Amino acid sequence: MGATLELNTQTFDPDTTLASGQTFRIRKDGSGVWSGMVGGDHIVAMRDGNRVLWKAEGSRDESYWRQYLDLDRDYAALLDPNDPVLQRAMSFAPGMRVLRQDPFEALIGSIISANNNVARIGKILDAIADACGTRTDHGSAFPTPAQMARLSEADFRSLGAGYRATYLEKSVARSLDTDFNALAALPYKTLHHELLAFAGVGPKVADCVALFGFGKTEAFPVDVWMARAMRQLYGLEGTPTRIRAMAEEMFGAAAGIAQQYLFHYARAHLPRGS
DNA sequence: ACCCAGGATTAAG
DNA sequence: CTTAATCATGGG
Repeated sequence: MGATLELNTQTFDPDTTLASGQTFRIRKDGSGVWSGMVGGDHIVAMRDGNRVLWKAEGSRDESYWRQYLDLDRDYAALLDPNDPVLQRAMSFAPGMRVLRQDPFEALIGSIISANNNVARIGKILDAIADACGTRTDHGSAFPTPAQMARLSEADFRSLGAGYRATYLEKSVARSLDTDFNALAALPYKTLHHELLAFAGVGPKVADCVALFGFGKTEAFPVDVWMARAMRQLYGLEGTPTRIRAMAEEMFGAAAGIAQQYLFHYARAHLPRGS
């Protein structure tokens, strides 16, 4: 089927969206063109001035990609216009979207992301897809739970997953018995609790899966960068759990959107050591 | 050689 | 409920 979306950098900026640590199998080549696999579909994103072209080949149609890029949500209307920190973070990355990805793919990617860097996360995910995913003309589709279940802990380890290989094997096995559509129907709090039952999924990873895989905008993943951002930009103190609770009161149902803009702003402006 | 990377798990206080 | 040690691997 496939689809082509003609957008602009105000509604979708690939350079900020695709480089902001939400997804790991889409990369920019030497000429500035983004390409990669999303599920079993191959996508290309090109920018010419303020015009953006999103081209997808595969089974997903235009309505799927509109949801994937979260195009029908007005971020400015959801976030406090009187919060100067938030407004600064938003104007720093206009057109950055919070992606709505496949739940299982987001789960696996988020498990691998723990104590890891973006480049290596993508490399491991590609290796897993090449090892058990369906081959296409442009790359390997991300595997289904059943396909991934054919790999052992030793396989995951040899593919570079390191100590996360144990988590992957257990969480894939649990995924075989999981109805992801049923999980999607749960409210955020309940979903977060259910996700913690997967191996390798702690509070932060559960929030990533809830936000990027299930579209729960109340989720507020707190990693080292978000702890840094909330401390230096808002003067907050305390543990990640405490910071997450305060963010819930500050940003409400749009916490996840705020988180993505603050995360991106912090990585670009705040020093790594503090 | 040392440190870090979108942390989670386990054991112990 | 809180804190420290440990967990592979590649790149700076």
